[in-house]
Amino acid sequence: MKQYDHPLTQDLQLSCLLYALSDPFRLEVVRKLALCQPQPCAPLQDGRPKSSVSHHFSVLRKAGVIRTDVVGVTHMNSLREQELESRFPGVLAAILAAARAGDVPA
Amino acid sequence: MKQYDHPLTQDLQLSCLLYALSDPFRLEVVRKLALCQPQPCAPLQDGRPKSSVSHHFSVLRKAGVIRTDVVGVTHMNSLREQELESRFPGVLAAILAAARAGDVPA
DNA sequence: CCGTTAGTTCGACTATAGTCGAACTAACGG
DNA sequence: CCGTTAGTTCGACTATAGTCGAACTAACGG
Repeated sequence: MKQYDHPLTQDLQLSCLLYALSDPFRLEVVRKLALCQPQPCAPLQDGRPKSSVSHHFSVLRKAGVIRTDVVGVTHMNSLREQELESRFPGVLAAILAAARAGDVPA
Repeated sequence: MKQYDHPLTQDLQLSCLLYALSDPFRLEVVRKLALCQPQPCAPLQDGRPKSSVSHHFSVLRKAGVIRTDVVGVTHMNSLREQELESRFPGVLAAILAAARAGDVPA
């Protein structure tokens, strides 16, 4: 059961975090993850091909935004909220709040 | 005395803001601007050619991060702090705090 | 074992962003 | 007016990011 490498909290870069969150699709993934964790990739695909989705999860993983745990055949993703909070206090929380507020209510 | 167009506060996009701040040079400019406003472009150039610097200021301007006022021959830049705070509460403040903390002390 | 599920990796393509020199521009100073 | 200052615009280049189909992989279910 191969697992993923995740960068150490102390090695996270603010600019990489902001970059990872600056893509609307990734921001949306993060917003949805915040509502329900952990969650596999599949329900977050939003109609995109798996290879694209996989790429975006990889960006989020490398920026330290999410952790991915392999559980059987599914890959469970969760936000590294506490770690991000300790490294960049308030940043993720404020961005999540703004993302929620900017939500277009259907 | 031609002035610049600045996007309206209500039209600002979170992803554009994060994108604008995800470039290390631009983040540095914003960090320095926060310490001393308003400020012309020149002291923030950091050895780069003027055309590159101008490009980055333009990105920050279009994302709504800075306002540029033409005063005589210099262009005075300031952060749109209150507007960003009302649109995306806490976001810029948290990012600035993290940027300050991440400063490499010389 | 074999099929299925869930996701990754590869490779080719496209589009966009950043870089920088050169020419330009707008306002001031004398 | 003419030079200077401060920055913009243009254009060409390079590099990187995102997209997606195709082939692959790892674990489970029966």
